[in-house]
Amino acid sequence: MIPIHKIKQNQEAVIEALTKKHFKDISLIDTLIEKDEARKNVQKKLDDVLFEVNSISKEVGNLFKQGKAEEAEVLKNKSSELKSTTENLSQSLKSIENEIHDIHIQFPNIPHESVPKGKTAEDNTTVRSWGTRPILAKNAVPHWDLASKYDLFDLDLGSKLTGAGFPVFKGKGAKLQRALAQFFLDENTAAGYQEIIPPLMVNEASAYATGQLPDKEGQMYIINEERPFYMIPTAEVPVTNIYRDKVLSLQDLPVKLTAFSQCFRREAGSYGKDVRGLNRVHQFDKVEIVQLVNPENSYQILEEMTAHVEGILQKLGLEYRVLLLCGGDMSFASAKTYDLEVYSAAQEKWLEVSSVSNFEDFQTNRLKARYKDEEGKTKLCHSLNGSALALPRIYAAILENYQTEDGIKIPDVLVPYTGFNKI
RNA sequence: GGAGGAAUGCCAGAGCGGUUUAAUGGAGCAGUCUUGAAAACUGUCGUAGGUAACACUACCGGGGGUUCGAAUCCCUCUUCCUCCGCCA
Repeated sequence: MIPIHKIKQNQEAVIEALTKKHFKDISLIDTLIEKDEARKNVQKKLDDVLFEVNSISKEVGNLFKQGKAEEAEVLKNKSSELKSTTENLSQSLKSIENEIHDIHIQFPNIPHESVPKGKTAEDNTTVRSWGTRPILAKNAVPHWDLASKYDLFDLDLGSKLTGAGFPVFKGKGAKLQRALAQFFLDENTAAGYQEIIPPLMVNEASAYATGQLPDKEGQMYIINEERPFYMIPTAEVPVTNIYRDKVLSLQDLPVKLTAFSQCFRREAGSYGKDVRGLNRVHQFDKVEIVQLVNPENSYQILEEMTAHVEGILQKLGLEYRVLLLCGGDMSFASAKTYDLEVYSAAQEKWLEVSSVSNFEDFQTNRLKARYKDEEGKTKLCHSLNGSALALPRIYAAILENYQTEDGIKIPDVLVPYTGFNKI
């Protein structure tokens, strides 16, 4: 959520920024500000009445001590009469706070000034690209065919065990998957990220704090016992929530965390050739990087994180491009996002393998992840995250781009992890 | 799964119905002293709402209740600890 004081202070700028994100109902900003004024009013009235109640109570205590029971009784009655007033006021306070919250939560984050205007993926700008396209043999095939040919993973088998979109990895195919995860984690920890193994299910509070709830519950699998648990759609959820309700000191920043986890996404409504093979599945592996930082340098860190992910892609020798997402294509919570796409040579298309975002204080405002600045004032951290990296599409790209007439070559950096250099 | 105990500020820890606007240590921060450090001493030291600044209000694991008044009493949920059972 955008902190309310920010909205109030820069109304016009906020309106302009939200327009860039194609937010439909700008008038909600006025409503929000009006309601907030009303909230203050009610709050003030309530506080005044409570002050009176407190004063009377103190006085009653004194009178009893002095043995003046009669006078005390009079005051007691007076205080009792105030009760309905406080009840009414706190009720209207509560309802107005709820209204404010319902409006507030609809605002997407304000895009950074460097974010281009635009509506769809067409309007994203390519910032840079790297690498060369492999020249494949005439009979080169997409990864799902390679998977059957070399028995690397099996989606039909997954359907039997669970349902569509739950791949079963086998043999060298499984080993390659594990090798990738291991390689990514090693790269990340070498860059100073602390490794976390998080729970794969989270509670409501966590899902809310990182923004999956209340709007995106359709994305998640929900385990419903007495209380709901949510299967994580990304390790970002548990990992970022580590710092929910925390106040850090300046020297704790930046906090750099990395986590490998399975991710579960319902992806309701997706179909067609975009979802073939590993392009889009319900359970997949991902290594995530998360940072909580001093707001002063969050944009510098966004660049660093992007460069870090690029470094990994370079080591794997995969051709990629970096896209700066336009206002219309970026996520609700992001202020600036780079997408990294690798070229999948047999499918002849770009596959998104990482998305690195600066959320500024949008997410930490919900999390209440804060730090003390030089003057000892408590302020919101900025949060960033990115995939480093999502496995399925990297896996697909490696199979496709490294296929040869007589097998699939394993990129050199992975050989220490796989123990073989060819499938 | 059963039986008990507990949850208080950054940490430790008192308070168990009315000068508690949460005692007292420790840590942290600022200062005095010192060549510097340590020790000692002095001050400061939660979060949020609110105000021009004060005032004021809320918060003692979460939610609800009793009362003029709740950290304190009651109900409920959660978490942790000890013991028993089961178990990779």
